[in-house]
Amino acid sequence: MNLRPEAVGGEAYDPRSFPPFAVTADIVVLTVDDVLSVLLVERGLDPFAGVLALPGGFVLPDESVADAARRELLEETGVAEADLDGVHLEQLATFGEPDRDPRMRVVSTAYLALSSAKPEPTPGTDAAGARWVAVEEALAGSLAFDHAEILAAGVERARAKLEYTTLATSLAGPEFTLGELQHVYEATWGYPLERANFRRKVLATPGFVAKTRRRRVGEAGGAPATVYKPGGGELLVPSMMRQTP
Amino acid sequence: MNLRPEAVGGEAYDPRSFPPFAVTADIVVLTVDDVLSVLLVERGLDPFAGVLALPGGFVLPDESVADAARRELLEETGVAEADLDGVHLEQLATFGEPDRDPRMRVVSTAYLALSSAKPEPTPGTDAAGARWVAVEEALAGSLAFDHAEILAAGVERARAKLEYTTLATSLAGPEFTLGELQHVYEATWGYPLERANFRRKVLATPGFVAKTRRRRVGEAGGAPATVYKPGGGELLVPSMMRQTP
DNA sequence: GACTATGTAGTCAAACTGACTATATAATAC
DNA sequence: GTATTATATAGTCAGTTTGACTACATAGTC
Repeated sequence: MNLRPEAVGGEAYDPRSFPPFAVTADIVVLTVDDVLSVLLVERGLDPFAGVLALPGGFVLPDESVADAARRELLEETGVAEADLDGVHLEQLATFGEPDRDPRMRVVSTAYLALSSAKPEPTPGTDAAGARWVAVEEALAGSLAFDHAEILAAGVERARAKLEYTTLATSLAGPEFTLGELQHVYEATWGYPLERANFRRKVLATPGFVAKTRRRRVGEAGGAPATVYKPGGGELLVPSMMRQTP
Repeated sequence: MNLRPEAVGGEAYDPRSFPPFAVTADIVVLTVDDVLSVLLVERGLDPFAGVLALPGGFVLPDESVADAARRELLEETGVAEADLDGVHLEQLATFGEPDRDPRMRVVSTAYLALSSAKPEPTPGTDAAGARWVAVEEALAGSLAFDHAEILAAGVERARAKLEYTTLATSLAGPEFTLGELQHVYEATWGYPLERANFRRKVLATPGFVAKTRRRRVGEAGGAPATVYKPGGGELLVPSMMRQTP
């Protein structure tokens, strides 16, 4: 048996004797409703029975880790396959402490998903115990395993990426008003932005948003807002500025 | 046997029946000598016998993935344990395509290391076949497995982080002159910077560098340069500006 | 008619950048 | 001891961007 680390680097080894790990994909699904929220599932069994956890599960023998994350997203959130286009999914980080799962050695690769929709987790699937929880609340309470740490990493990634990418449009939906886009920033970053400056910046940044011909009336009165859609660009240059307190 | 993905999310499962994976830690060790360079090892066995690969190896049953990366760094690069403080090590990404290793299912978590020293890989260890290769050259040739993709990700991460962090000081060494620091940027980004503007920016950014009392004479003449050390800060606000073509 | 959200169009000082120039200093190369 | 070189210091200057405002018209709901 050869467990020496240089085995893969070029040394001889017995392929049947590698240290076996379970590999899972966990997903931080974020959306902005009123506040920034995350999709959590309630665990049915020990350890952490009844405790909230991130959705996730085993990577299957013949699928990539990224495919496992996509599959979990479909199965546990009720996002229709057709809608998956509009959902941004990216790898976040891998968590591999030896004792992170008390039962066995599990390495988890976490993914970050940004969804504009907030679909009710579909009953009938295994996500029956799933629900949306405000991020602030989820981080204040306690989550199973090291999922609080994973969630914190996902939230920080999302906050950072709103600065220099157009990802806010993924959270705002296939179509949105500038007011809604601003709300995405305010809910994610946690502080208000100047309306006039925000509009000036967004409209002056090429590829951020594109105007449609439609307008939409709000719920609380006010003039009808122009409806925008994502402008096709990925990066924001220069970036949106974020306070760093 | 329960391989259904929701098993970890809260469903019943048989702990002995998870799909077994090998987990490895591969490291992109970068340094700036004359040009940006990466530490590669020559593989001894098939597949890819004689081909260059990133150093790396199995994660052991009782160590974290991060610890495995640190251990590989010590074993394969000859970085003394005492010097490890000055080496920046961060997780890069995880690569988990089912066919990335033809022999078996291997998930690899890649790490990025930035070193100021360029130690000769110590003979006697398994890193006898290790050597420094210019990044441009390494990416132009072919590497084992998906290591070209991993290397590209590491280089892009390093380039990006020089923009908004003080990490260039990790590449420049525990002590450095401003000329050396500028060379780190130029070698990493691949284009020359304006000397006067670079100095103005670096010296005006709080926490970037700190002056020492010493001066150092260069090799090709010129007045002795003031020796600087890292200034203690981590983030650069505002960032250094990078050309994007 | 009051209230509200949008759309448009500013102002203004402050900060920062990129692209330069100029000059003095102090070392090595020959 | 002169040429060459790298550093140190100190500018200029136009252009861009930001943050913090103000002002006012528009067109909806309550």
